[in-house]
Amino acid sequence: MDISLRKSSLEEKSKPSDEESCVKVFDLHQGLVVTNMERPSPESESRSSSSAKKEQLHDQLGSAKAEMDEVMEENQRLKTHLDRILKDYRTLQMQYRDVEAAKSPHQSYHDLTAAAAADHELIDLSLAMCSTDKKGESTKIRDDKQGLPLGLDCKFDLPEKSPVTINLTPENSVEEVKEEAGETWPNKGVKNGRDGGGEDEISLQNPTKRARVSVRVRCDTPTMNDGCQWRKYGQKISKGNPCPRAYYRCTVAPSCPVRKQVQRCVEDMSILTTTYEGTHNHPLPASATAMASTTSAAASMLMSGSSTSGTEPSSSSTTTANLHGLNFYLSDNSRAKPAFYLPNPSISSSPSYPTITLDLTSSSSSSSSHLNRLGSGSFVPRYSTTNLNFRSLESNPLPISYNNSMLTHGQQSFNRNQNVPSLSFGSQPYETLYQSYLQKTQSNPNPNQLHLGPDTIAAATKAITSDPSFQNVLAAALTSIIGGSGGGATANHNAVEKSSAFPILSSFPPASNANKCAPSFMNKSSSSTSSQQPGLSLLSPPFPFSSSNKSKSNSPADNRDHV
DNA sequence: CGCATTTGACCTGCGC
DNA sequence: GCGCAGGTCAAATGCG
Repeated sequence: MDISLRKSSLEEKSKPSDEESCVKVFDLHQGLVVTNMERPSPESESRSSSSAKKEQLHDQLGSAKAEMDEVMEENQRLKTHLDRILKDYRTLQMQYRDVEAAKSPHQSYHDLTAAAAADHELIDLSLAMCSTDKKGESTKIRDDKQGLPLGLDCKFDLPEKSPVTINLTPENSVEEVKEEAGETWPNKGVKNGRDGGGEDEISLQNPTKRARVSVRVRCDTPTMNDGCQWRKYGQKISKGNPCPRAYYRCTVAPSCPVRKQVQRCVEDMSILTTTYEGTHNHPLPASATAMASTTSAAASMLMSGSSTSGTEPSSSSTTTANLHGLNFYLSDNSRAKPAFYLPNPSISSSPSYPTITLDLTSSSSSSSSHLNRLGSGSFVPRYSTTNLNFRSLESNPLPISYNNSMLTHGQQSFNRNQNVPSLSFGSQPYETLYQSYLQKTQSNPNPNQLHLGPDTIAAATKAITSDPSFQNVLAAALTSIIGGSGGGATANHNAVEKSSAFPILSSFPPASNANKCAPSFMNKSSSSTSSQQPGLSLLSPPFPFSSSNKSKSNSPADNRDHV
């Protein structure tokens, strides 16, 4: 992994003082090749100075080689580690299935998951293998009924090749396929007689659950950058929130089904809630990719939660788990009305879809406040909703896909002035990782030369151990780097392409204007509307956030959500 | 003039 | 069956 990352570093180090005297070529696969191109000294160059130089070069070569070996060893270790993790995961998965089979001899695992999905049963994902977060305990509010401890979400299959495959119920499978095909998101039946598009018809015919991902961000600006281009097509005042809800549609591709809703939180106007739905059927800008990965992971968790196991119907339940610092909050109220907390009731007022909420606003307290409000009955969605609380240092959300985004955006520079949310990776908070990254990049001007230290790796390992999505992200990243040919642009490209293997659902809109809210990792480069990378082939949805508070308060420009 | 936003009307699903 | 609420459409409007 580090080979490509460090390559340039080595080149740098070994650069001879006399640039013209020697050219070194590093070949990742064949080792180090040095071509000495010493120019014949015209006259006065003494033999002694020449040999001294040679000696110096030899030393440099030696150290470089040693470092290279070190790096290769490290790569090997990482590979091994990843393999082990995957292996463990599969083992756990098998064990779980065995347990399930033992419990219900007449029901297959598949049947169980399908039944669970049908009943919207509560599932205790018990991702708490990782209990490094103290909040884990406190957040585990109630796990009434038959929460079924799954350990790791069994819904995720770890395919040999494609990073993410979700073991969906028949229902969801269809849905996924549909999404991949780029069909419209909702099938809520919003179909006006005037324009009955084929998409809608199809959607209506398959009224299946479609995951939505909500992101709460503290943002003072009207919109939040998520990397995509959006066009506002409607605005409406929703019940329970004086702030109008704005409806946006992805305009990157004419047929893109992805849509988003943006609305301010009534309780805290500084909080912007964006809900994404659908999957992009076109390549995404790098910045959107990062967001997409995050939402994908979140959606994956959600979908897994709603369709995974559980054998006995429970009227309602709420489960929380700690995912290495992430407060994973899953609740289900499909039938009964128990309370159900949603950060922004109004936004999630469309209970027709399973919704997962990424709370990037701030404070661990937010999580507790959320929990405290459970039971208040403020909102009762029909499908399960999941909250992920990311402690954030400030207003910039930064998704799960931290590593991925770093890798993906190799060449682009992080905005180091941005505050970074504190998503925790194991015991290592997000900031730590970010700092680590900054240190690396600062010490080395080439962002591609990212080198994760042992601590970081350990933290990442923990993270991926507890969530298949993380595994996928990391796997993709590792694969892209290890397998890549190295080299900035190429490596970067590879990383992005690999990430296309990411799932399902993710949506992130981009941020075009620097002053718009956007995850820090997205603030890399400028604001170009055309930051789209032609080579990218991601089927991930967007995650935009833009909001128009009041019907007319915002100028059109403000509402424009260019990438 | 073209494009994006605004905004009222319309459609659909759901609960009573 | 009716009313409510969410979501979408499309004509009108505004801006660059």
